[in-house]
Amino acid sequence: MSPSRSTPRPTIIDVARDAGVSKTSVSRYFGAERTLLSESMRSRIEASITRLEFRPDRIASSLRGRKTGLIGMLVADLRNPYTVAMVHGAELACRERGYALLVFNTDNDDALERRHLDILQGYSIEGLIINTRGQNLMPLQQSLASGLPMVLVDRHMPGLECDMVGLDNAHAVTLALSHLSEQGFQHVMLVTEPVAGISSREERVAAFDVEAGRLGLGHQVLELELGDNAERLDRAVGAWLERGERPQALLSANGVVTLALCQALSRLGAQSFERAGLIGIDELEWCSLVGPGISTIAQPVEAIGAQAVERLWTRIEGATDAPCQVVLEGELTLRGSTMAAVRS
Amino acid sequence: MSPSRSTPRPTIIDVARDAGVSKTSVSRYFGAERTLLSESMRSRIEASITRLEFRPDRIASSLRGRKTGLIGMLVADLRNPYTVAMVHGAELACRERGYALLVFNTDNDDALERRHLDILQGYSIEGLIINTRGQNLMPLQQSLASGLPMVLVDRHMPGLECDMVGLDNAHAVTLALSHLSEQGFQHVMLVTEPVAGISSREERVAAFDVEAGRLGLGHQVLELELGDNAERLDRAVGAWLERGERPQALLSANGVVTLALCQALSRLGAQSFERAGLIGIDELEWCSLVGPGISTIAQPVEAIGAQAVERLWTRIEGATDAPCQVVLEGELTLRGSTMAAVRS
DNA sequence: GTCGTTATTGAAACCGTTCCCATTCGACGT
DNA sequence: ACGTCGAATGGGAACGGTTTCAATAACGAC
Repeated sequence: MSPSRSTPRPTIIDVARDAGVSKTSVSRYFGAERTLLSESMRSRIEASITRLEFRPDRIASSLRGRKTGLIGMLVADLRNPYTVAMVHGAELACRERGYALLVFNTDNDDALERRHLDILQGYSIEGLIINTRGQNLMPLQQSLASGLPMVLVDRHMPGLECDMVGLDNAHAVTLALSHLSEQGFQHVMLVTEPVAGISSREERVAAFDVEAGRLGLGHQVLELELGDNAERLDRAVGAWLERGERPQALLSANGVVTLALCQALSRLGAQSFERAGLIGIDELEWCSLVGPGISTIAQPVEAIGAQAVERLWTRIEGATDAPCQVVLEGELTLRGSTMAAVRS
Repeated sequence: MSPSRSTPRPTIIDVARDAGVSKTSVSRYFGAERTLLSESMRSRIEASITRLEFRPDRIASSLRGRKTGLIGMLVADLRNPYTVAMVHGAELACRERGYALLVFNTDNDDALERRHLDILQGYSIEGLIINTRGQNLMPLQQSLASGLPMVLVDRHMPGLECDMVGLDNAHAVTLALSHLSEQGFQHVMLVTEPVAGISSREERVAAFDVEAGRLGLGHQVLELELGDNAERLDRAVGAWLERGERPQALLSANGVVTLALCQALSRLGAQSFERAGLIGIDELEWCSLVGPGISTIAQPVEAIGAQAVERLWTRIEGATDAPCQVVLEGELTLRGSTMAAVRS
């Protein structure tokens, strides 16, 4: 019935027998105690290992003492390019440190998040990277309390005191607004998904209000659920365009919004890109292709993922200092969508 | 030194003691033998489990007998949207079947692929999904021979006789070409990354030649490495445009090429999209935004990922029939870039 | 020649769970 | 009353490693 693997792969005991030594010595061949082994013993073991093609079973070895080498990652939306880039950065860093990434996608489903969390615990992960909405505070708090190293990405959650890695939101917004101001735009609108207590969105909105005020720009915030109700976005953006407070520009709070905005502008007519400037947080591969080219503030996404693993690693190694925040700066890329505002 | 988890999480023995039963019975509480337990026993165990917040250790349970519940996935390029969507589909299917996905990104590095393969073996994965260039045939053959269920995605590798899931390439190309023909295009060029023995690319090129011939279209193939030498692409596409064999259209062999082509056309001048039609295999979120909107043949990417897991699952369950090929059909989305070829 | 020390090595316990097998007990057939 | 059987339960080996601790060998020092 079962596929019956031809040769049940060799164990440490097979190697020991083949080399004529004890399994303890073979075990020592890997790991730190290796230095204890004599030269002759080491070479005999090595020979047997290559002859039998032995690979230690990480699962078995994790049972007693040694660690699993697994790091869990909980993301809300794998299809978001931001998420993907972060996962990629994290994976790279894991590779560097000898860990493997166990990625779970919650698809923004809170119940699923809880379930995934359970599963991850079941695999005895050594650390956890979290990038979700954070509606499941309690189980996370428990994990944290039980000593599981954790790091938040992009946003922090009140009540969950652990390391956090993310963008310097105030700096990013300031970068965008001062660029717009320099280019002569006088009225700006920030478009964001519902803030809903998500810290990174809060920070962007707050910085927007402060900085736009400081620069003397007319400003307002459009907060909108980006489900499949494209109509409402069209109406809102259309109305704002009609107000005719030129020169005007849109600031998109993240990549998902930028996509939605471009679609809306495109639906509102080909000349929409000439009626308003546009700059978005998050760099996307197609930004240079749409309209006059969309200016962006690129998040250092890969670095964020990598830093998350790095934070985790220091915790795993035993660091117990107070939770720290790693804040990385975005980078401005200029394109046609924010060029000098002749759009009068 | 170490973070010293406050309470070392409860084991099956703790539960047994708490409930006043044997650990065997607790073990039975999970798993198939559960039906053996009497009603009273079951409820007592359940009470203890919830009281102690016990979660079975999957790692330990995999050691003796039961499976790890891990499925490995080797992808060449995580940043490719095609890959991401596939991973997402696979992850969904895994969730359905109670598996967890261990994703490794090789970044098109063959040495890395070998290393990752080793690591995956170390975790005793129950199945392996492969989407890489396939330069590492030997280790893969060994894994397959040792009984590890495997499934290839997007392409097959000669010499590796296992299940495969992918696009119906001939159908996709036919769909694109007959659409172009209907719209009045008479000269077509297929742009592809180097074929290099990759089966899906071979099939697309072959189908292109056959079908374009059958439809009586002037046709040629441009095979180009898409590194950072954008110049060469610009020159090649530019030269083709200059030939002036109108009405003409480009067929992009996949999403990465589509992006490169759009960038090239954009560099060649804003009116390029009016001088040639364009249709690409792979649907991308920005296709409706660029130029007149790019027509595409969407691959059923999520379904491909899901089917891959499904194939694996039947193998894990013991199916031993001959390797099978699952071929899924693409879907045409019409946009401005291929609308009636007045481009004379 | 005896003793202490250090450098190697191995035996056995252990990690948390599953599985094989033995045991108990009541019901049932004769 | 006795043997048989099935259902329910528990005891202990096993899984493939790591780790603790004891044992042995080699080597100077006294």
